[in-house]
Amino acid sequence: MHTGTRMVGAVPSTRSDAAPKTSTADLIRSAAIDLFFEHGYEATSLRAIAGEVGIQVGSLYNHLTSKESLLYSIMSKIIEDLLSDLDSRLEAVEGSVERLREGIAVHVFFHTARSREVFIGNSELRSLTPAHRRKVVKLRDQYESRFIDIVSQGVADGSFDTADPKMAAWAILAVGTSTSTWFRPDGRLQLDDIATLYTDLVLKGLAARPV
Amino acid sequence: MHTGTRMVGAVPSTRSDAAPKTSTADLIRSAAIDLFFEHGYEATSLRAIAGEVGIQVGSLYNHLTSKESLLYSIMSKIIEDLLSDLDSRLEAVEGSVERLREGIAVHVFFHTARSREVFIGNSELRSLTPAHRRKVVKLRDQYESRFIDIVSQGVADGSFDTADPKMAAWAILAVGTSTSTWFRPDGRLQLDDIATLYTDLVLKGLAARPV
Amino acid sequence: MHTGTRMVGAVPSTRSDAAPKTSTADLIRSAAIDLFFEHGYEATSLRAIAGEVGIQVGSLYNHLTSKESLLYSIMSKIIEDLLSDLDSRLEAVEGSVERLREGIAVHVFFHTARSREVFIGNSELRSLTPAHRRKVVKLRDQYESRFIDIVSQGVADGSFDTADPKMAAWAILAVGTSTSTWFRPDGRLQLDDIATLYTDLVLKGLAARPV
Amino acid sequence: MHTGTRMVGAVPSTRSDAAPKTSTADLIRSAAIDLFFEHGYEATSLRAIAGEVGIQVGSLYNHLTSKESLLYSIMSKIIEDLLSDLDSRLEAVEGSVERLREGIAVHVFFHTARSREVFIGNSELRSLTPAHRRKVVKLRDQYESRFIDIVSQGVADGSFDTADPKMAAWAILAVGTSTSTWFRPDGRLQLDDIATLYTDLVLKGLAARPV
DNA sequence: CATGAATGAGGCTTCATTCAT
DNA sequence: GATGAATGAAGCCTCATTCAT
Repeated sequence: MHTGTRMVGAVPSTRSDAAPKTSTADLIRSAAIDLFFEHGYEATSLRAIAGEVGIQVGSLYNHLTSKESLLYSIMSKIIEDLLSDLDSRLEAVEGSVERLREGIAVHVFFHTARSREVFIGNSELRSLTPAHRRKVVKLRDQYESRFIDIVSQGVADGSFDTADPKMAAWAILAVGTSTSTWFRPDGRLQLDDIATLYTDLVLKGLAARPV
Repeated sequence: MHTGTRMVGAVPSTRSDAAPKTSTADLIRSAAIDLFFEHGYEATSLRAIAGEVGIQVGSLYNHLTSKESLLYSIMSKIIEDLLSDLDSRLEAVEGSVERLREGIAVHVFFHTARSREVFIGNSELRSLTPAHRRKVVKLRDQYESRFIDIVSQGVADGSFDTADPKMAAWAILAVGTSTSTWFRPDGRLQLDDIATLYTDLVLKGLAARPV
Repeated sequence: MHTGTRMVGAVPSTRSDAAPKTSTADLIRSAAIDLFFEHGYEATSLRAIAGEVGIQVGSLYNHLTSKESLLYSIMSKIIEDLLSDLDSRLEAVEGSVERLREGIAVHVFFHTARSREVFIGNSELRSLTPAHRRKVVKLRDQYESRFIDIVSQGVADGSFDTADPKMAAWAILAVGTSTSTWFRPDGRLQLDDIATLYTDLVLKGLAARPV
Repeated sequence: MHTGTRMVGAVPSTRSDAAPKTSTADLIRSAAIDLFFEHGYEATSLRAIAGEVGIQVGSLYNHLTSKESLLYSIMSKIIEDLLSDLDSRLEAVEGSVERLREGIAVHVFFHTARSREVFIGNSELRSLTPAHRRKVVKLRDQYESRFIDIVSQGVADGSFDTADPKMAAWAILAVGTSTSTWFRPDGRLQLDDIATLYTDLVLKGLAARPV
């Protein structure tokens, strides 16, 4: 069914590229993702990023405007990818149950395949410029609303049973999001296992009648 | 049923204390919690904390040994409170279903009543000294293991049905933990509503047979 | 008649103080005046100022808010002193000719006695914050208007003869101001000589009838 | 009488050229004059100049060897023009009074017609290389000496009456120089008015007998 | 206990300059 | 001639921490 990482579009696999030449800008971005993920945005110095890339600190400014703009570009990219991926995958699916199943699959896969970026996206909102924060929050709200809509629709058509679709959607998302916290590619669990397990858990939890 | 905040022991209600005299140390702690929550540990300066308390930066060192020690004290306290609260509440409860219901209630209530501290506890692990981090992680693992045990036990006695008790427990905790992200005391939902809704969702999701 | 430097109130004689203990703040101010005068505000680094004082760069910030605030404090102080000195000296003087003579004397003495600060005051307006610049310009305009008023009054009462009092006032001020550019305390000319020479030149230039 | 800007040789009217094609070098020079005038040499970055011209920073180095050389070229050019203009205008004039009148006219006209360059010439000496500074100072001294000579000659031949010709000359120059500070082409005063007014003021001030 | 001043390290950012393309 | 990227130094400022008073 779902084919793992392949689904998440052009996943810049962030380090293990055997690709011929990687642009400095990409190297910076990649290093930033790694370091922001590991130490947090505030605790990551441009010195560290430059060091990782192998250039001088000042040289970074040939590729970015400010430290914050680097963060923003990472955060907005991941949420945009997330949203567009979700939409393209939901396009062909009908039926509340199937749509929710598909949505959870996308959500979980994304949160494992690109866990570092997603983790940054979830924790560094505070460090954004007000204007940038507003944009990212808007995208995130759109993403959430997709799930709220699915659950609401399911309640309306009798597929689901829950008192509060919005909170139910948040719970669903939280389960998947938490994945980015503990998932390690080399762990015992595979992407498919995780998605399946969470999907079953959620669908059963919402089910109007025994599934 | 359970009456919310009352259960969470001595909740230092962090600002609206009618208490007679608050020690400087408590004021510092309280200010730190507010600021760490709002801007993050790294982005919070001792200057800001001192300013909030109304003293000079140097004076802080009459009450603490380092910025990190202040963070550690906040983080270890909250997880200790969480753990001891959970244990004291589970003492008298029997039956997997009832124990999980109780556990979720404690978890959710804690994550709303003391959401700021809990949020810090979940996001600032990276900023701790290795030694301190180890201690906090150990406590957190103990807390998690309580839930894993309950689920495992439930699977063993036929109450629950899930392929991976550990991941199921994580999912349960994630749902409650996410509360600390969006819960605002003045929102439309009450503590009881949230706990009930999440408990139902989870129990149904784990149920061995239709509930 | 005029008693040289003594008139300019508490002239912080900027370097050769035999005074017992000079506060760090005063040392900073003094060093800044010397360096701003010699190299200009933009070309003077805080490093240089700190070095002159004998402290670390960061320590400067125990005594000032920003580099610009240091400039502003110097600039506003000198223009305020200039203005208050002028006013207190003009208080007792009557008659356009005598008032102008007195004004020029104050102007010239100030521009020699405190030539470094005055020079800064005349050249670094651009480096001020808009708000600060506005304040300084306002004071400077007040100072200029004193001279314009005297000349205008003199024209009205028949003491002076000039087509444009405002431009004449500017010319008078320019003559005195230029002093701060070339005057060196060890030069061949004394304060009194300079003031006398310029006063005569100006009064004769403006005279309605032969003086 | 004299018709203003026409006299000051090839005044590169600095922006409103209807000229067909302006070389990049000229554009750079022109932008530098504008920016040095407005913000000062130290506060002007090559980046800003390049931006004004519409090229990249690196490209500047196809037209100049260093930032300082650009400043030097501007400063030496203006003082050379000033000096040669003065000399060519004085060539045909005889009589101390007439020579001084002519000198002041040239001085004032130059300081209004090319006020920006002249202002730079008067304020940025400090930013020059020692060698360059020496050259410019030498030219400036030559220029000043023209006026000192005229005044001295006038004192000798009984046309003027002043105790110190050097200081008198400085005063004369200061009056004209100050023009570059406040003159704006759209102001109420025309070039001729200014020159006439200042000339009268000065000549009367120096006059041996009532004029 | 609180203060104010000092430290030294390090933060982000800008700069003039160089050079391969 | 122009570009874009790199350098290395330096800019202002903030920080956690210490300590004499």
